[in-house]
Amino acid sequence: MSESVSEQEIVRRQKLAKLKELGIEPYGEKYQVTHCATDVIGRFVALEGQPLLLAGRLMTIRTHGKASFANLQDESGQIQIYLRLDDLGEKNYMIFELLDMGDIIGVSGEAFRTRRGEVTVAVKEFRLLAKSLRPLPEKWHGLTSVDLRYRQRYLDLIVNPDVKKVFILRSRIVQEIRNYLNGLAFLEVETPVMHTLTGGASARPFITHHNALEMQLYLRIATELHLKRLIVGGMDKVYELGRIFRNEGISTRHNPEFTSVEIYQAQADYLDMMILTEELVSTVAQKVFGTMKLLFQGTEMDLTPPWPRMTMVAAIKQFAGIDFNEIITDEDARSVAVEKGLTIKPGMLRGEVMNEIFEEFVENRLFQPTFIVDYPLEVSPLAKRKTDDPSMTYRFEAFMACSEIANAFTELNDPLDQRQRFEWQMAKREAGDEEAQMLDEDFLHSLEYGMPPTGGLGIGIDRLVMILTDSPSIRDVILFPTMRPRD
RNA sequence: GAACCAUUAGCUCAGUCGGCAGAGCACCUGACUCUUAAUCAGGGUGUCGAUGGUUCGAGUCCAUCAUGGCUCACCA
Repeated sequence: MSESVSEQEIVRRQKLAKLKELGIEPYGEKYQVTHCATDVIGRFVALEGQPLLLAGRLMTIRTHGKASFANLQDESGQIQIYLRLDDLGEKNYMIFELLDMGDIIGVSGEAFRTRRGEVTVAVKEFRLLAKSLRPLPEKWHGLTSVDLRYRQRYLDLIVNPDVKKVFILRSRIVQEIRNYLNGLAFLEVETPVMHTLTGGASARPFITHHNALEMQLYLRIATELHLKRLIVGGMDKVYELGRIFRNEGISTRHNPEFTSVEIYQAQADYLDMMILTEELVSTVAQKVFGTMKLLFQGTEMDLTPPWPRMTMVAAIKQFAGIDFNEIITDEDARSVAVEKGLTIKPGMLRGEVMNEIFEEFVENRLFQPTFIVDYPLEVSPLAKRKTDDPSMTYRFEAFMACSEIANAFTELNDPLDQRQRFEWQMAKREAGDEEAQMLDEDFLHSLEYGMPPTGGLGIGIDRLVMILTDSPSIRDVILFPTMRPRD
């Protein structure tokens, strides 16, 4: 933010000084409001002629000599106010003339209808609650600079009313997710954000340092391993809704810190998690939007359960024309991928290649809610192997609007198998894969006491909110997205 | 991390072939007691993102850098 003061800011500071000279406190005490703007408009018939107290920000001012109209904006919306010299007296009217757009005032008066029919508050008294020293963005176009909108979200919220709607919806979506899970007797818990090692997902972490312990700490990239420890401890239905951090690029679908909800249920499997996913998402949509059919970027999406299920192998066969039932070796898999034009790292395993092909050719075809089930072992280090095919796992991901919104599996509860999977991950780490997971000895230790059969599910809240609110960028659903600081 | 686009007044944006820095809103001065993008009469308030270069002369052309957007890569 620049230190320089524009001419307009100088004028406002002069007005501030003048108000003080007149004995006006420019940053007043709280104003005891009785109504909000939309209240007065919506209940005009009942409220006409009643004393009303409102407070808000002056958004427009239209002076006509000895009378003025202005628009007052509070949290509910805007209402027109009308101030006359005859009603206010000369001194107060002069004080009003020292106000600017953006100032926050409290008004008391009565509602009436203008000749043009607009519900308006005829102000008898007003009080300055906060003087605004900077001009607001322009009133027709508002604030459109995407950069400034994110950096100065408060301005965005003041002048672009639709922005607030999205964040109200976000809040309600999160609230309904909690309601739904609490209703099923899931217990909301909080686990550490700072980890001594990273796991539960494949991602590079943020690193920080604890002075007293003189140790390196990582910001969590997932909540999974702690929640499963709770399952070991006998907390049979738990969830955590919170922020996780991944040290990766920024895009319209990625922010370095984002919100996930992870849900774990003992004596459940991935099939139960599938039902939970479709019921949760469709119920939330029904409660928040009153429908399970939503538009996303112009196309209708039907969230009504049950959602279609398709194995990854079948999906690849359908959309990429490759039949992985006939591809046995890693080498064959790699050459098929190369034929399809993919760049494949040397030494990639069959399952990893399969996942690459899926992401390249299938993901962007999954607009309607769809479950893709049975993921290869190689890309699922925490999921249980299928008994009839140990190269695959009991895992699914849910897709909506061509975006992955949920990832779930029957949790691997065999400590020996889990140790081996970690060892594979560590080998990948040593081979230079910074996203590979670290061996979590303490987690293995807990598994060795015995973890019941468990279903686990993770949902990306930001992605889900994006899709449900028809927002094209993740930054539209994060109040303060990560930005490089400006000098 | 790579390509492309953008950066000019408080905000939204024009700026032609390289020749005095522009508009609307906002702001300032004045008029106006039912306006609502109020109106009317005046007033331009600027480090043209930064630094170099080419040129008699650069907002404009070139190079580098910065920031943002977008597409891709990575990922969720």
